[in-house]
Amino acid sequence: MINEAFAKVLKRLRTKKNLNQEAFGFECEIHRTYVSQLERGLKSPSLKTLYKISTVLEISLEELMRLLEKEMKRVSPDQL
Amino acid sequence: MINEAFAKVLKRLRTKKNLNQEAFGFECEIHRTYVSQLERGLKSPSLKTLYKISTVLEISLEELMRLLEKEMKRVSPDQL
DNA sequence: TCGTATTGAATACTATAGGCTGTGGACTAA
DNA sequence: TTAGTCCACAGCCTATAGTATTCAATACGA
Repeated sequence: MINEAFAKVLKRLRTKKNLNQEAFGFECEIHRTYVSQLERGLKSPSLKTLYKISTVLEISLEELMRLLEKEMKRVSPDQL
Repeated sequence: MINEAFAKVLKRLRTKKNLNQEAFGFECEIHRTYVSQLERGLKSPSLKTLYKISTVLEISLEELMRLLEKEMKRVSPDQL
């Protein structure tokens, strides 16, 4: 579902920034173990957290959601 | 902050759909009083909830975030 | 082989998302 | 007035987001 797709997008964007989970968490002001949980699709971040993440990734929320929805379609390209 | 901006966008889009809070909440499978809290900027919805909401509004998450960020700029047009 | 960096994973905890019930106010119509 | 609709708001509850700590596994370089 949506958490799994977000997990993949987050991991891809984070590594592209050359930040490990701990450094990324520090920048976002979220705990490193929580970053790990997000990247394993275990948690569903709040809007506030999404905003912090998008800021550190230097990308808009709009763009982040675009990538997320693209990832979701890749997994289950239903309902056309 | 971001919750207040989301509140305004949500209320605008919901009323445009001619749904009251109770009917909208029913469609989204979220409680009517929680819709009220969202529209007053008191809570920060999770990604799962945002997804449900965008589905009922018949708009993509990307578009929803676009409107949200537009609303945020309207309130505080800083950092250009 | 040893040390260190990175992450997965489990557990327990705290903060907040989200649900449920009810009250009351503002508004409209009959 | 009275009834109906819509919503703000409060209180309390449960579910889950997010924190903190710890240990294990892996990879890599000295």
